[in-house]
Amino acid sequence: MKIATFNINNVVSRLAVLTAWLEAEQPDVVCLQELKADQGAFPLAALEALGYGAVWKGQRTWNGVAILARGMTPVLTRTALPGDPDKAQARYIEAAVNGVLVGGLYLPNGNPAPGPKFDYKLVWFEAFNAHAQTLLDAKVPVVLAGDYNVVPTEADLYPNHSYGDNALLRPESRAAFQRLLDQGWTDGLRAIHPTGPLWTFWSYLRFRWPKDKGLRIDHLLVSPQLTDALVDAGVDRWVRDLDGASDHAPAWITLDR
DNA sequence: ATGACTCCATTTTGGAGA
Repeated sequence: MKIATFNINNVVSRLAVLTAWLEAEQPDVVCLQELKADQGAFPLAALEALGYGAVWKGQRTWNGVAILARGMTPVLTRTALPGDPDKAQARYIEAAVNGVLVGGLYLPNGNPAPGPKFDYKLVWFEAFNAHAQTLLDAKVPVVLAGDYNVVPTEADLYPNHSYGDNALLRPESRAAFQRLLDQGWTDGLRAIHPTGPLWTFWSYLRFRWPKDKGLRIDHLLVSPQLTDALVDAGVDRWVRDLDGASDHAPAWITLDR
């Protein structure tokens, strides 16, 4: 069972990129972020033609999250994060697929920091961590996949960077992510690849992709019920090279179940 | 370097992303 997360950065204008990737890699479950599309503008028919069912929470212009499943429609359990301070922002969706509960998230970017956007990021993070703990307490198989907008360690971005105290690197952001891991979640990509670059994002600016100067901010966390089933993980870097690419590439894990 | 890319809406500038 291959589960992926992909910040598509507009699901309508980048439908050809999404289609090319789905056809080539055939992931079983996909969490999408930054749909940037109204609820009614989601390209369900095109995805169904590829064999995917979907549930989604749309929002015009910004945010928006979806969960796709190959050969079935995910069983929707939530379209909002409990305790989200701003209900208008579509940043969390949750659904069951083949006995695995999948949470798809688009954590607030938080820039500029400090400021109200950074405050919102930290409040959202705490609400998310609280919900993650309730999921752990349920002792069911869970994957939390999405754009966390956190670079966990200095090994998770290119050397000699100039990100300074960017909200993605701030100690408060990293500490919140570490508290999440400390609940008992396993970082799927790092568990399979303990060292080395695992970039999932390359800015459009300054030739970051041709220079391979990236960041790792898209993560898949697995609950203890699934750690033994985790057999592979990776980043589909080729998708970042397509014409009209998102600035993110899909990240994925494979579970033996 | 409030630079550069990319897209969109409150459109012909500016906001957001990270």
